Amino acid sequence: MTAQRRVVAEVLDGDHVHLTADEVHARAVDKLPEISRATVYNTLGELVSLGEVLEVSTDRRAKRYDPNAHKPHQHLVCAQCGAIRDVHPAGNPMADLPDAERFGFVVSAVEVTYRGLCPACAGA
Amino acid sequence: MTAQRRVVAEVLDGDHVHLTADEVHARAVDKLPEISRATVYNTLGELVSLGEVLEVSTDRRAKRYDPNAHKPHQHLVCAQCGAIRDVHPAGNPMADLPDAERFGFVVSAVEVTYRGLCPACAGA
DNA sequence: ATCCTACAATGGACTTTGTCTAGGTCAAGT
DNA sequence: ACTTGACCTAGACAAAGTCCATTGTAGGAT
Repeated sequence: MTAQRRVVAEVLDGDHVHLTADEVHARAVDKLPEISRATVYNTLGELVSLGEVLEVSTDRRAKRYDPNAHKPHQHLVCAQCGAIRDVHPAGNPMADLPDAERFGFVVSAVEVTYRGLCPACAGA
Repeated sequence: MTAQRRVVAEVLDGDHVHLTADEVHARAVDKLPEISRATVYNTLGELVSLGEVLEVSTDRRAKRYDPNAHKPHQHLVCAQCGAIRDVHPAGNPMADLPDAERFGFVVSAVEVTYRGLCPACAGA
């Protein structure tokens, strides 16, 4: 545990936090000015490998990092501004995929992304 | 309808086709050597706008284009080799998101991605 | 206390994917 | 034949992420 890693972990803390790597870097720099982009990427990669943080790719833009890895949830994304909310749908989509539709794959996860417009973008 | 657009449409034909823009370009070049990358991108963009082709972003790598736009389906993705299969799960994930979990969003679409290992990668 | 070694961090170059722009070509209409 | 406009082309550009050689650092060995 180095100062750099601690800072990255601190930045990624809280609910409904979905920062891009660059945003994480910008905030980390505020706390530790000499931290480099590569270190932020490395540390985020390690956190993802450890299962402490989830990677979320909702569009072609930058990956986002979600510290809320321990409570299963899905995402609701604004098609216009990119805002993300964590949501907790009912049902179990995993159970909806019959064996006949698995084509021999070992299925280990399912991701559900709801797309639409957030209140601000829908109103405008 | 120009020669270039016809070639792109021809390349994107068939079931379980999920090519990247570059792959589309490579195959288009086989049929029409002078076709440019920009034209492929433009044409794919138009096909997506017309609703003839779906854009699929399963990872941080290139977008893939799915000509099977008229039958609703979801995707099963190999975490290792990136292979994609179309699947047709039961249930309606849209109905699983209660109003209380919509946070005022106007939700218009839902995407489900099953992740796992394909038979080849799981066996190895 | 000093040196060694392993690991981590740094900065910058590089790659990949996609977009943009300036110019060229071609067909249709006048 | 000239103009117009849509389409295409090549290449420059941009964003996001990765890689690599070098530098720094912390802990153990001497």
